[in-house]
Amino acid sequence: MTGVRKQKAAQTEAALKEAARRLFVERGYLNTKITDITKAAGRSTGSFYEHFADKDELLAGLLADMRGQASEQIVAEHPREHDLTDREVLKAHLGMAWGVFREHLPVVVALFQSMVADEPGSGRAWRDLTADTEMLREHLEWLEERGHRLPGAPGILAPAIGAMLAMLAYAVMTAADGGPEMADEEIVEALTGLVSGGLGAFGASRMPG
Amino acid sequence: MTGVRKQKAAQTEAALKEAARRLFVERGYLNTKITDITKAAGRSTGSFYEHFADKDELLAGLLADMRGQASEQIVAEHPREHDLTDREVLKAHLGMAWGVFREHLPVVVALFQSMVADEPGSGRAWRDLTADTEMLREHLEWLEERGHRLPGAPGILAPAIGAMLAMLAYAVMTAADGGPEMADEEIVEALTGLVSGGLGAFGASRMPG
DNA sequence: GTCTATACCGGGATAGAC
DNA sequence: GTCTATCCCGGTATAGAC
Repeated sequence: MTGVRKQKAAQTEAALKEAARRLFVERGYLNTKITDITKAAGRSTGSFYEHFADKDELLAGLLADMRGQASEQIVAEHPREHDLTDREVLKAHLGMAWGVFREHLPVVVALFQSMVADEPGSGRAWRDLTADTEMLREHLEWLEERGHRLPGAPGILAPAIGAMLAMLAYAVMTAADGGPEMADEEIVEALTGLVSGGLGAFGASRMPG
Repeated sequence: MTGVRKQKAAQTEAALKEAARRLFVERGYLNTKITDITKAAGRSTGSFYEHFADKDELLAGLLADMRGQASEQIVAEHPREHDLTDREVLKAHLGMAWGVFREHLPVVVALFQSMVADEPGSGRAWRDLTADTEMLREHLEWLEERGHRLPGAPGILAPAIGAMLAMLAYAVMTAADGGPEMADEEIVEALTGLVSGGLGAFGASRMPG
């Protein structure tokens, strides 16, 4: 039976992925060479190409793993009601996003680097950002339809909030030391306050004149 | 006199910088090779090294140019009062930052890519982010000392706002087309509303229970 | 200072034995 | 499927003529 072979192959693939995850956090996606990965995994260079066409495909694999893992828990926990003007609901959302970043840091780092390294002319940053915050945008639109007054168009607020979350998480989680001496909980709390105030309190006219 | 030589050299250096600026926006800093720059500038490869040790040094030069230009106008326009709870003051600040990003896009793109491409383990992202938002942090601390209640520590709010601004600007300004069909003014207005509400309205307890 | 030519090397990718 | 050995190219950086 070929089961043994398959198993061994699966082991190698897993080893490569595992090594990649580790290296992506330490050195980053861009600076990690394929040979670094194979070396760290204790395999040969040639073996890599039996499993992945290139580094991008490996990343895609990691991403798929993450989605498979994360989507379950998210769907399970995801509240049906989405009144983001409710401070606690908002905080739950932000906290969940932050937690996913934290848990899948290798993939997050890799994706972030890969996105930014792309040709600016490709417009990929904007595309990714809007795609990843689509759900948030819809929630905001829903609020608007219900008569809630937002400080701006959902089409810009959602990407803005997503940008803040992603960039800040990247910075905080890769801060070797000397980062914010602050627990994740505190950070999420602060962000919640910032966003919550902006989204919710807009009716209270602070307009001059 | 050697003035003629010097002048020619200065011309070459300027040409290289100018070409670099153009290419950085189109292809990005990382994807632009030294040979691309010299080619675009109509100079030879070897000539490059007469002016810069490497690509990093060229970027440092561009950055210096930008600072020299920007600091004047900023200092000139910078209001002495910094009550960021005043919506218009806040908007002026955000608008100014956005304008600098827009005007010096090549340098901004290059710095951003360079920052993100660094080894995550270096912690550079957090270091840069805190350094670039130091002034904002001080303003927030000043507010706090005066008894104003913020939604979180200035040490995290300032980087958070900076992260939002930087990442969003990068995404928006490199969005080939299909970006937000929105003028800069509208974007700044929306961001102002978002941040202003968060910073200012916190007293109004929206706490549950 | 600027050019042409080239040395040099890192690293992606493949060939072919096992 | 995995290995070793190698090809090969892009791109940095330098040498030396002008």
